[in-house]
Amino acid sequence: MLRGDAKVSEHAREAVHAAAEAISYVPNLAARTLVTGRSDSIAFLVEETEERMFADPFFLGMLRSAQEAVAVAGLQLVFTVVNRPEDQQRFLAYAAGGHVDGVLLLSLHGRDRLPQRLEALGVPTVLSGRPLSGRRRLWYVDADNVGGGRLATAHLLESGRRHVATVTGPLDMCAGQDRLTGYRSAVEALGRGVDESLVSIGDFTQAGGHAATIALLDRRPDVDAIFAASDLAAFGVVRALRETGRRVGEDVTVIGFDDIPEAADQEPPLTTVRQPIAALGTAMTRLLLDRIEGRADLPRRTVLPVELVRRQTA
Amino acid sequence: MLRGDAKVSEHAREAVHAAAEAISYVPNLAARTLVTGRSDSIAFLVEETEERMFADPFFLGMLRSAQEAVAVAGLQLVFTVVNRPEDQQRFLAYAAGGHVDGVLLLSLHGRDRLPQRLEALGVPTVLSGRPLSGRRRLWYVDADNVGGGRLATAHLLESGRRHVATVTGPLDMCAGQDRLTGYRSAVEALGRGVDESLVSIGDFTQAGGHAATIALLDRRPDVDAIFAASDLAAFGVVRALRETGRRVGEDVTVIGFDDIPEAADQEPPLTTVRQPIAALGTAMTRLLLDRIEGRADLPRRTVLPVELVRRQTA
DNA sequence: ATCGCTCGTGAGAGCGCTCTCACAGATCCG
DNA sequence: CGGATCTGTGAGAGCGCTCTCACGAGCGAT
Repeated sequence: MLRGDAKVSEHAREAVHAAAEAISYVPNLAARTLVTGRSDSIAFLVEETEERMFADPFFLGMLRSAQEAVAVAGLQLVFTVVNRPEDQQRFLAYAAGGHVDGVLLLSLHGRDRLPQRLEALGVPTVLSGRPLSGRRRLWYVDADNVGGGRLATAHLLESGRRHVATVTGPLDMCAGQDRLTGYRSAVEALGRGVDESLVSIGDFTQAGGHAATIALLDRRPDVDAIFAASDLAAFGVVRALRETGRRVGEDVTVIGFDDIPEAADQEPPLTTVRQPIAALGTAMTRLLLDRIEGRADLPRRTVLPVELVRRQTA
Repeated sequence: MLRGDAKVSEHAREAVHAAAEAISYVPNLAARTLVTGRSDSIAFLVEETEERMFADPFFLGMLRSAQEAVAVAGLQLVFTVVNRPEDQQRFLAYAAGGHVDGVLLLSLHGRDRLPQRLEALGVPTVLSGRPLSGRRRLWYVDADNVGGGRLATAHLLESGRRHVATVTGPLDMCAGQDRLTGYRSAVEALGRGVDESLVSIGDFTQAGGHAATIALLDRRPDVDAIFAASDLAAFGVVRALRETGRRVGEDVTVIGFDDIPEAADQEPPLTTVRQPIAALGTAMTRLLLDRIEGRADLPRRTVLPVELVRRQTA
């Protein structure tokens, strides 16, 4: 009744509140949860190592905006990073047991069926990034990765570069695949076929970008432009380029993806494809909240636009 | 009974598990919480703006280690950042209502009585950093801030610097005060009084460190060494020094505090006092978990040692 | 004055789990 | 072989809330 129903008279409500105050009464939320089925918490789940979660500003940006959006809705965020299968199992029990009302799932790999299992257990789930499998039945918000890859590659091509390579993300993630698809599409739009020796597999990390570039350069010393599938990878690309005596932005131009805050602080400042990280986090959270409210006519997919921000590396 | 009591026979347990599996039964955790009083969650609460929480690697490091430590104990972390009073109120209701078994509280300011209120409501709380008030009754883990401030200042003094200044942290936080105390103590150990024109108030941030240095230099153009109360502040100090035409590490030597990962990547690499961030987070979490278990003879205060890591700015 | 209506209030069931307690059956002792 | 002890099992209370339902008071209409 402390919930503040409409049906109680004014003075009764006040009396009760005063009394509650006096004995410093605090409602037991577990009891409430038991009957209402609502826990007023949602989970923010990242399927990565702690290392990557905390090294990549993308995840941090998503966490930040999700936390903010959840707070304005008056709920709390349960933050979990799962690496090992037993972590996933434990989380599943926690979520299925009703400790959270829904889950925000980041960085789904390969054919992991976690979202399907969560939904089957009645826990609404919203993904960050288009899933590789089950696209029809899952809910997600994503940036326009194909468009972004195309945008970056086209810019490189149009500026007169002849051997435009790409350092990809992990291919077991849709974002990695899509950005590569964008690259291919831009190259093919010129009527050429894609030269596979120009695509080098990375994993979104700086170290991965570095290694992929070294391998690429070994194979194709003549590359004069590189589209890196993430900013972090681009940092690794730049380092590799320097180490092999190339001038970044001159001998080889570079474009990254994400526009994390560090991109502008680089020397030289990184040209990159900006994806609206905060907007992505907010959109995911709002969608999940709406689903929890049971609102109808919600779109299963939301794709946010990206834009090229020109700085000095291309 | 699915909890796995000792008192049930082997085959009965198996039968039940098989049946549970068959109908995909999932225990309702809210019901369990209602009777046991345990929610298997603990809160990680930061009293800062989102901006600072996500800009300062110290907080991120604490979050990371707390998340890891909580996961190995099989619990979940509720991550909250509170700025406004209503956030605090909302969190209080959430915690007092039994949705968390304890709270890890970071960045307590001034005489905020949140920890006392939490404890009064029966929610065990462990602080990061010695509280300004109620030290006797609160539980906390902290780094040796006084010792660190002394270490840095003494090093500057011993290397022959004549006008050793300090850019402090916020003085409404114990860490800010303590590091300043360490500075004073090192200066006084030489038999001199502290020249107050050499202490400039900052706030642990880069912008604050920059502003404090500009003001300091304006007052005392002759400073030849600065102890900054945080690495982020030290970055601001370095920038201000450069902007005013001084050579860092030569005209003016600089020592920071924290040893965040970025410190080593600076140009030149920052000499700093390392505090064991991961160990701090782990110690807090373990202490809280032990308190929740009701273990006795736990120390109310834990102070971890710091060390000077010499790089190139001093 | 009587009837029917609305509005506010109080009682009580039920959410799904854990834990205690009592009992039935098995085991052991003298 | 009877009684005492032990082990495993089942029944039932109770955790603290929300929600429904029935009832009593107050009101306007007849």
